[in-house]
Amino acid sequence: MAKAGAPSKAVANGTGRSAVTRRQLVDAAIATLQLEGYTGTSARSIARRAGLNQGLIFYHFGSVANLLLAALDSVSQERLQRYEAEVSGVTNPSRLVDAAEEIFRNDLKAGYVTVLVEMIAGASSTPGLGPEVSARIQPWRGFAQSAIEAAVGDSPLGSVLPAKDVAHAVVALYLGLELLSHLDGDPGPALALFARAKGLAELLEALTTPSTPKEAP
Amino acid sequence: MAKAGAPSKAVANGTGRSAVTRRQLVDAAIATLQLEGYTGTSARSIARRAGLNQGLIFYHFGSVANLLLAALDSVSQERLQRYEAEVSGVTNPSRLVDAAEEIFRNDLKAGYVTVLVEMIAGASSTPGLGPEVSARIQPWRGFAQSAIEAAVGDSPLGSVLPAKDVAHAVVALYLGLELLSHLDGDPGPALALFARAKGLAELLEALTTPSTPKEAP
DNA sequence: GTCTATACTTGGATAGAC
DNA sequence: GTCTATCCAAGTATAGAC
Repeated sequence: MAKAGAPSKAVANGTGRSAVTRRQLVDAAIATLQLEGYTGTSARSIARRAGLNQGLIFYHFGSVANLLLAALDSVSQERLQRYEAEVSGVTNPSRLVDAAEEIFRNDLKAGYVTVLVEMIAGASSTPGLGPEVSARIQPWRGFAQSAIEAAVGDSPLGSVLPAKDVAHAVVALYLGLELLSHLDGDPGPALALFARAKGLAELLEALTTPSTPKEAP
Repeated sequence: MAKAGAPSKAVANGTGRSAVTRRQLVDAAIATLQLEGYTGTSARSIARRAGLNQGLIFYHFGSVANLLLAALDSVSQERLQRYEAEVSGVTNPSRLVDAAEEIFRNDLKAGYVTVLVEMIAGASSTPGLGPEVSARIQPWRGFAQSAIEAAVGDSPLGSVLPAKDVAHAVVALYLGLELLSHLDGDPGPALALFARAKGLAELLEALTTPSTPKEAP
């Protein structure tokens, strides 16, 4: 039925020529978003970085916006997968704060969140992009909510501060801290905050499990 | 010494022709940033909205980036002045949360923070813009810190959570919530958060002033 | 001093070559 | 199916008109 050589429909991976070109364009798009911001990310700047003709973007992705969404998907999937493994098994607040700090440091160094932040900001300019980006943030809200529920358990805190609301705040705070750290070129204030959160989490643990005081040395 | 008709050096206000044109361009720049985002904000799009020739931007401001910084200054000064009046005299946490929510609602409706967020995001693309934007956020950190110190006083909470660190978090959270509210076109989750914060603040007040329990009805 | 017409550069998208 | 050469719109900036 299919002609010999007809490309598989597989979008993510593959070894065919098309797949290789697509991968190169996606990688170049990620790097360009990180280094030049949304406004500096054009078909030409991406193609230049990839060493390819800019027309290929329109052949393989239809538009620059579509390529950027593919880039966001690529980064998002990779991160979500890794981080879910990292926080699985975390069942107390202070270790969750540790994990969160580790994630923040890693994201900042690798520039992962920059891609997301630039896309969010760019959504104001590119018609139709908003809902697409919004949908790609949804999994992160769910991830944060699950992690918080697992770490806090069913303590009374959950009733005054529902995990769902806190998860929204955490995602927002995370984006804001990244925004400011990147702008100032100084992650110091953000990292100081994680230290404070750690202290607070330990205090919380001491309060919620008063029947298990510190072991004697 | 000066020729008759030599324009005053006053940048902010004035009734001369130059001042009027500048004002129109600043206002159009604000509106364009809000409605079309950083990428959609070009000399042409601003001038079109103002009904002026785009060359005027370069005559009066030297570059598009300079006009955008003037727009940011205009919005920032107006907001800071108004909000400082609003929180002056607030000396307890729950009323500070009320004020913060009012500010958030107002900002969201008027699109004030959008201007700032777009400029932050755009700073990645435009060389030299980062430090300028960063400097214009500084007053807001100070504003938040003062408000928190005034509301929390010298309670023991201040030692585990210093006002300076909290202020940084508040600014970041504020930007993040604005980012998400705007993206989703739904301020619901953010507003729900203010309600939770209010509950928490009231709880805090009850704990820190246990000698003054609720009056009997 | 103020503004407009024009020059030149970069961007998105496609018709047509391989 | 894959890619390149080319088209036209939109961007910044300025030389010159008023």
